[in-house]
Amino acid sequence: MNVARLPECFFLGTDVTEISRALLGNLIFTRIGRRGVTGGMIVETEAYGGVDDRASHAFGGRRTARTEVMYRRGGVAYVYLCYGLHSLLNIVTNREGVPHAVLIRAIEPLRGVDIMLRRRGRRQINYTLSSGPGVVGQALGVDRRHSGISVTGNVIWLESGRPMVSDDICAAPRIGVAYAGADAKRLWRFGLKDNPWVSRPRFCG
DNA sequence: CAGCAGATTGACT
DNA sequence: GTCAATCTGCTGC
Repeated sequence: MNVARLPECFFLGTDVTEISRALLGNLIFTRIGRRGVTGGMIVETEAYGGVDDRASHAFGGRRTARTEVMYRRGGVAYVYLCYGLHSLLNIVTNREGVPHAVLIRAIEPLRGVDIMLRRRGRRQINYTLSSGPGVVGQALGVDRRHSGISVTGNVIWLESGRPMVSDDICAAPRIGVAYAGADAKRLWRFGLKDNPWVSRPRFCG
């Protein structure tokens, strides 16, 4: 078998920015509903640093029904509703009790493209299919019901893709976190250089 | 309990 | 560039 699934230990590291970068170039898949497998290569992520990060839902140790799954052991999905309508998919990292997470912001579609087009209500394949955290959630078919499920199972899973090196990766401030003060300036948004599937605004011009 | 802002997107001016 | 869609959680009366 050629396919190497990313094991749970991949998500147990203590440096969420390192995992956020390491996820680039790897593949994420879902099998949701009876529609078949959908997914693609992760091309853009953001790291959220938990209790010390003003941009995180878990800043200061906040716990709510929504954010509770972020405190679980790494390797589960954290899916939440943004602006009342978009399901944003994150992968929880670190050990139990440390609410780190990586937001999946964009993928390059590779598998089940017809299914993803249907979920998105589109006919043409272009970056609007899966570029941006809200549309990634919609294209992959995830919603709040998937929050807390494993990302090493048969509903959501990851497989190893093309290995990336530092020169392949761009870092920039995270999107939509201006309220987070000094934490808004952290370069915790990561993307593959020159990849047409990263979300707008683009990296490096 | 009302008001408001938010890890966004797409339609429209 | 502006704005509405509308769930979650925080602030303040």
